[in-house]
Amino acid sequence: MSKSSTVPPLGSLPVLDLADCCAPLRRESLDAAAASSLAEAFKALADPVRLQLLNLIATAEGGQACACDLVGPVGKSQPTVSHHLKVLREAGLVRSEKRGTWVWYSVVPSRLDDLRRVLSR
Amino acid sequence: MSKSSTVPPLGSLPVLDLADCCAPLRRESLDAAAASSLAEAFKALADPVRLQLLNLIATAEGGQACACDLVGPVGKSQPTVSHHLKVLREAGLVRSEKRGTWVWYSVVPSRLDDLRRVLSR
DNA sequence: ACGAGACATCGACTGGTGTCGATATCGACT
DNA sequence: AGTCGATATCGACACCAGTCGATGTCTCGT
Repeated sequence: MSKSSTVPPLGSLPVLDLADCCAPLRRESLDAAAASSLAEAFKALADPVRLQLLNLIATAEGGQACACDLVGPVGKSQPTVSHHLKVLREAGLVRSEKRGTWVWYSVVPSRLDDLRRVLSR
Repeated sequence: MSKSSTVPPLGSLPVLDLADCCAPLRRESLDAAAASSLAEAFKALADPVRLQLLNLIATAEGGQACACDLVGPVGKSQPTVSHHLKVLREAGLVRSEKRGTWVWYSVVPSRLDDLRRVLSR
């Protein structure tokens, strides 16, 4: 089937690196550069619409959701939803996969795990 | 001793409630109200200066830091630092305790744990 | 090839937020 | 009382971010 063959290399994005800033906030010291990188990651979570989108994608059937099914539930316009999905994608929190006319989104669990680790002691 | 008697009821702040929105993002569904509440919490973490302040306080001797020792390291003006500390305090992430001329800040571990739990599956 | 639908991008507006200097408040010490 | 030092608040400014209508791009049917 053509479904799996139409997968573009959208999974390999130039995402901001958490490798140098994901040390636990309550143990390691944090310089300005690392703080900026971390803040960028948290900014992606600091919006109610993006949290709803992330939640909808994470709890969707099969762990992935079509963009067309995300516009209605959040009560925002299609361009606005598209914008927020872009922010989530550039933050490395979700992945997108184009299948014909539709684009399917799925969460990147390791990314959320990284942020979660920062909050631990 | 007067140290413990000078502790004002700063621990009981009208902080936004996480009780109704701290369900794991990847399991429970998230309505608009809960998403807004959660987003407010993450907004407090979405700034490099606040992350540095939080880190300085968390890793300070005895788990608490004097405000006077926080202005220098972050490279911002005193009003700016005071503003960010207020944001952290109103988000319930830190507690403040006035001792004479100085104000001492300490983290609220349970608060960070709540946010961490949201990121888990 | 053409039209329709899904999604992204653009341009513009607007509300929010980080920043700082000036100023106010509060406590300690003389 | 008066001064000094620490912190909070205020006012103003600049910049960023969320929002939407209009438009562009791409793909699938017909």
